[in-house]
Amino acid sequence: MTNFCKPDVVAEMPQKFRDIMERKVRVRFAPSPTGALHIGGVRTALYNYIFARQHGGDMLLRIEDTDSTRFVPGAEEYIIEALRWLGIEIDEGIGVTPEGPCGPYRQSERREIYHQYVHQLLDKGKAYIAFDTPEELEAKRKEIPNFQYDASTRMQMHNSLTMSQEEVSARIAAGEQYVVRFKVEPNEDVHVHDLIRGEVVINSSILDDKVLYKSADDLPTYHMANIVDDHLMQISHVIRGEEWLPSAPLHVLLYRAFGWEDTMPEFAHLPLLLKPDGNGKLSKRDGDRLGFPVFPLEFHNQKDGTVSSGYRESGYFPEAVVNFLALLGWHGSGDKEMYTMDELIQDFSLDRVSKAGAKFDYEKGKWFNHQYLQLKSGEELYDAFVASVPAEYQPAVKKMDKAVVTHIIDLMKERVNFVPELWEQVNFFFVAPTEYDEKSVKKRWKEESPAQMQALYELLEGTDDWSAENLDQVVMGWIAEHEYGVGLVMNAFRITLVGAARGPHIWEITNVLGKEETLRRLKAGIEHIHA
RNA sequence: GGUGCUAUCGUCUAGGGGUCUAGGACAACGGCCUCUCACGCCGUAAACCCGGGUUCGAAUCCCGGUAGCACUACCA
Repeated sequence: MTNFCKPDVVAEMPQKFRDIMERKVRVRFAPSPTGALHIGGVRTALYNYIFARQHGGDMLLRIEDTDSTRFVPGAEEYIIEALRWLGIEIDEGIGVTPEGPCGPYRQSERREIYHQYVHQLLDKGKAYIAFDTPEELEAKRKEIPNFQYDASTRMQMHNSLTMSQEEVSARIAAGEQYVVRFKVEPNEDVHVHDLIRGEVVINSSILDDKVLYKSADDLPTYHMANIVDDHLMQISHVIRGEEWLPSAPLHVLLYRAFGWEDTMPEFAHLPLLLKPDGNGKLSKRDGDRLGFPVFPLEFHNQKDGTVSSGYRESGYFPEAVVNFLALLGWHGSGDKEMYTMDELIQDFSLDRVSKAGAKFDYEKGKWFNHQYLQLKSGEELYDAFVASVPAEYQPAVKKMDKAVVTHIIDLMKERVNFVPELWEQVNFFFVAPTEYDEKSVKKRWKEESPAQMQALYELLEGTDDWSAENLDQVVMGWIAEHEYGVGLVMNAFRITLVGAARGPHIWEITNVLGKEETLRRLKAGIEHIHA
């Protein structure tokens, strides 16, 4: 088997093998375990996955935990579970056993690897060691407006460029903390080819000498780790959020400094997910404020004690979330909106990804869930429905014949967006009304209603054929005979059975309730409803 | 402030010089259906940021402006 993780070996191979290998699509999703996975991150993962599948490539999961101070326990497990729930399969890396040939896939476990490359850059003179403390940097920023650590200022700072080698060695030997900075050569136009945006050019002078490595925790920063890992893991396409676009030129410079420009991955920067109202990036606060989840799964943050709601717990189907997210920033060539994962893999294309940010349209998300709900049978929905019923009513639901319950679900699912909304619509099938909706009563329960309902009671009591057809014939005949108003009678009847003027066709209700219960509710209604 | 990205109905978007009196979907509104509430169906309203070019012709190409967003950390 080919070892993708030994680029030097790859370089030695005959060209024809290299061509074959270079065609292998390998993408990665590389989240940071700093909390629940944001919905925008989920979309990034989804696009990566779809792209990988479409090209018969590999989808890797790498954990970017190079900031030891921001680590949140449980975040990694959360990410794995969320991706699994959504049907985003990982081929290599974290969450896969065995993880794969390019491991470890957790950056905090790759220290030795980074050491090697940090030294390589230092030896080549592409990076240097800096001792400036955070306080000193802070002071400099105050002193000089728009201070930037770069070619114009680095010679005024405490670093290996301004000190003798002896002093540098002495400071390190004394245990002084330092960072390694990338030495950006000024005044050079850096071109980044982006699959979504085309050519982006920026001048290297606006880039600062980015910190690549910090001795304090013996870890590289994102920029360094990202380039080294993508290279070693033979990543062919980097598909990530637009917030990375400004640092993409820096990444190109890093590939160049390492001498890896020939095998540099292709870049595709995805538009951001924006707040539904106002402006700005979608945040957890927006979800809390507007009442919708911003995370796939519920998350209990052990670090700050917060609980974040999730799509799964809110009653969303994973296929609805996938479909919804896929269309936020991407559109097929026609008017088609319902896409299964397989269809997305079939039709997806990076050049149909929008360039502009997309405001998060939560209402559309609900609609998608509604569509997927209609596609499922009462049978399929049964377990989820029972689980969504409040504990005190579960016995009543479980007592009922499953076939009847699934029939009720089939009957009522079309009027809700989520399974958890179902109970509110169907509870009267299981529990007799104890109170009667005031508005319905006011509108539909008239002076003559008690007498009519009493007569209806007697009529039904004497009817044995309880089929919908027969009841309809008998009751409608009786109404016609007495010249009652159909609406008046039927609505009053409905109120006694449901407790309000709502619900499915009345014979569907009597059918489920049966004669005995129907009569019981009718009688209770006559006694308790007062206009 | 600097740099970059972006710009079509309220929202997601189709559109890539003439087929655009700009299409679809969500939401809104109206109607139909009907014993009710929904669902569904039908319909209405609703947009090319502004200004210059290029061209016989621009939503589409170019330039400028404006606006929004992102980045500008020893965070990713």
